[in-house]
Amino acid sequence: MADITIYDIAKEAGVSPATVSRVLTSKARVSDQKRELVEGIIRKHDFRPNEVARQLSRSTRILGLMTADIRNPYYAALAVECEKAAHERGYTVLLCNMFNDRALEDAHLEKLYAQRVEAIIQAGCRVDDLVTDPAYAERVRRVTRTIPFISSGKLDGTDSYSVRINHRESMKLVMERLVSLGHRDIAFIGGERQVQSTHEKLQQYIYLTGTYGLPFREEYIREGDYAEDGGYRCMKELLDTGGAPSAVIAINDYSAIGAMRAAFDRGLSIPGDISIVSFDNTFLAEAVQPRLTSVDYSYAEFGGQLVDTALKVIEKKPVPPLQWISPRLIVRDSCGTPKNR
Amino acid sequence: MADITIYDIAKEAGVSPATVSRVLTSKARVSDQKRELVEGIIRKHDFRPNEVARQLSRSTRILGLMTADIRNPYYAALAVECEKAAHERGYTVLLCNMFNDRALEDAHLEKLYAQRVEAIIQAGCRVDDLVTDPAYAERVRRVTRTIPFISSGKLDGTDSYSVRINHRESMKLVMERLVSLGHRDIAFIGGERQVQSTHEKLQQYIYLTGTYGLPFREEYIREGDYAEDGGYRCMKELLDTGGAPSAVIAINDYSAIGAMRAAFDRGLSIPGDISIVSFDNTFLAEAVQPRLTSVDYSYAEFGGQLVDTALKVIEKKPVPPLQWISPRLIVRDSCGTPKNR
DNA sequence: AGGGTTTTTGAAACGGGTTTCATATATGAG
DNA sequence: CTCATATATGAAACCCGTTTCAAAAACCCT
Repeated sequence: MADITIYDIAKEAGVSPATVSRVLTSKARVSDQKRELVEGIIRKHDFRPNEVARQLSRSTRILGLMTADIRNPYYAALAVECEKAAHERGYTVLLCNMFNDRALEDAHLEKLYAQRVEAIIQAGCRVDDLVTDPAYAERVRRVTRTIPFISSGKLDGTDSYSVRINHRESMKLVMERLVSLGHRDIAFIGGERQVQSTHEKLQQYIYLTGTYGLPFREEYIREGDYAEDGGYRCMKELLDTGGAPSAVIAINDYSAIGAMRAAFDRGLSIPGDISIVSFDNTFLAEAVQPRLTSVDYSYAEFGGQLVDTALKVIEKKPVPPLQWISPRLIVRDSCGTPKNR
Repeated sequence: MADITIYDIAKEAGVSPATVSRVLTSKARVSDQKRELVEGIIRKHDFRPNEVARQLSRSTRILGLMTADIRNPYYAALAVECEKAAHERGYTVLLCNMFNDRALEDAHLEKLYAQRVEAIIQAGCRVDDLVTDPAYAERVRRVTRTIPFISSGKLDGTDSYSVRINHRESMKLVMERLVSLGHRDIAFIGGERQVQSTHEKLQQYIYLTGTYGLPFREEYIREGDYAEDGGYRCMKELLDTGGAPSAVIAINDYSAIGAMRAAFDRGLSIPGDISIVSFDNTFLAEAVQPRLTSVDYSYAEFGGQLVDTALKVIEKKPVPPLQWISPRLIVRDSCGTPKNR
């Protein structure tokens, strides 16, 4: 069990290490006789070739996956699907959490490079960092020149590929639904505005507010933090304004939960007094009471697409630089018709 | 940026590759003059030594972490803390999800071995698999003989180390609390009985029921699935029995949420009509309404302990084969005094 | 049987570092 | 100034596979 190498196997089989290697990789032809002989000895010793040594020759078959925080159910779901897709294709995923910390992100990036991962998949990024932070932009450009880089965001001016959620389409699904239920006073609880998902959803929210001829109210646009606290705070603020909305769109399930709590605190019922919709359709949407109507992105498709794209770029197959993931509205119990209609 | 090696650096500096290596590892002494020279050139080219090559010499500085499912907030929290602790000590964590699939677990185990991880940390395991599944037992024994193995469970008869949650103490904290509030009809919603956390908590539940002189009712012990559905189903069952409990202990926050939903469905209020306590204290406990009273295990301490133990075993320092993580009750809003008191 | 192909196989180079060992140089003591 | 000891450095071996290249063996055809 102690470290046994192909040299040991070769010696015992009376063949050269090259032949053992050929049996292991099963690419080149080896006579049936020797193949069986070698395979027998490999089985006998339960020999596993040292993956590190293989990685030093050929390639590493490792993908780096950078997410904001795996404790966030959205990233957990995505990471799992990426991992599954990669595993199916013989790849290992090296997971890195950035925790919204630029220095840590740098450290991880260096580590991934040093580890010679074949591609980096980055999920979650800010819309304007490439503009506001020149050092960051330079680093991203340098990395993307060296390693195939697949992002869930848009990284203009870099050699990267994007597989993006169609946030505009998502918002449209939600607004359509709410308007068709009769809502006209619809608020939006986003996250930081420089985060892409918030940025694009907000733009679309404003645009559609116009399209549907709904009243536009600046106070209906609130900035949360993608978490429960922010959702709670924003909802409180909304309820404190004169003319509280009849429906609230939350940037993700987690902040929707916060918003719900704020509503309950005021003795409001959902969806009786106020409707709530959210995005991401994590398990949280099913876990709370009432169950949340939420926009789903098919994490299996998303993760699969990210990994597929990575592998295509690695194999230098042609890939469109931008692909889209389509949203789907999952209707549950948190939306109803407005109260005073 | 393309692949540059220590040989390139050595040539440019007019020194031998060995000297460059010494500068990089900074263990052996190098004259200040050459050190600065080499460091300058390294910086100039932004050179990172190939980690794979290093791993082939020395050791890999990788820890394998096997969890059931990273989408479970409990494992996510633990994994993050392990990753932080490892990172601080210069180690990388390779995360594997077992998804309750023995074949997949095997595949991961082989991969980790092939990758020459220096230790394997296993979080979450079944109490009697070592007894009921001889093939599994043999495999675990083989692995533990080869690679330092640190488990959050108990693995008798193997060369492994355990850092364990004190489930009995946890249950005691919960029961103490409920009894002191005046509850006498207390039910327990566990998971599968062969899972260690359920097994030990259940034993303690029964024991303390006796100690406190509470009525013992077989129907008060329900088997859920650690998820929302199981909690929901079990709570329904409990409410359907004549003499529903006044308090329910759920094996984790997630199943507590299901139990809460079942109670709400029946028009019951929490904690007014029925009290609920759970274990794990994940973010879910804070996210729901009412907030859950839950037992916390300090994931930072837990993860740190697991990693510390792994590194000590790697360095062949003495380590107690069994260490305990102490629980702490976090009191929130889901428990009150019983209704008909 | 002879010559040309095709297949099988081994020797050796390679991937990119670390580490040992021996040599060269520097330092210190007497 | 010489000898002993400590320090700095390079050559080469090593880690453990993969892959190239060339030789050897097997096969096919006339």
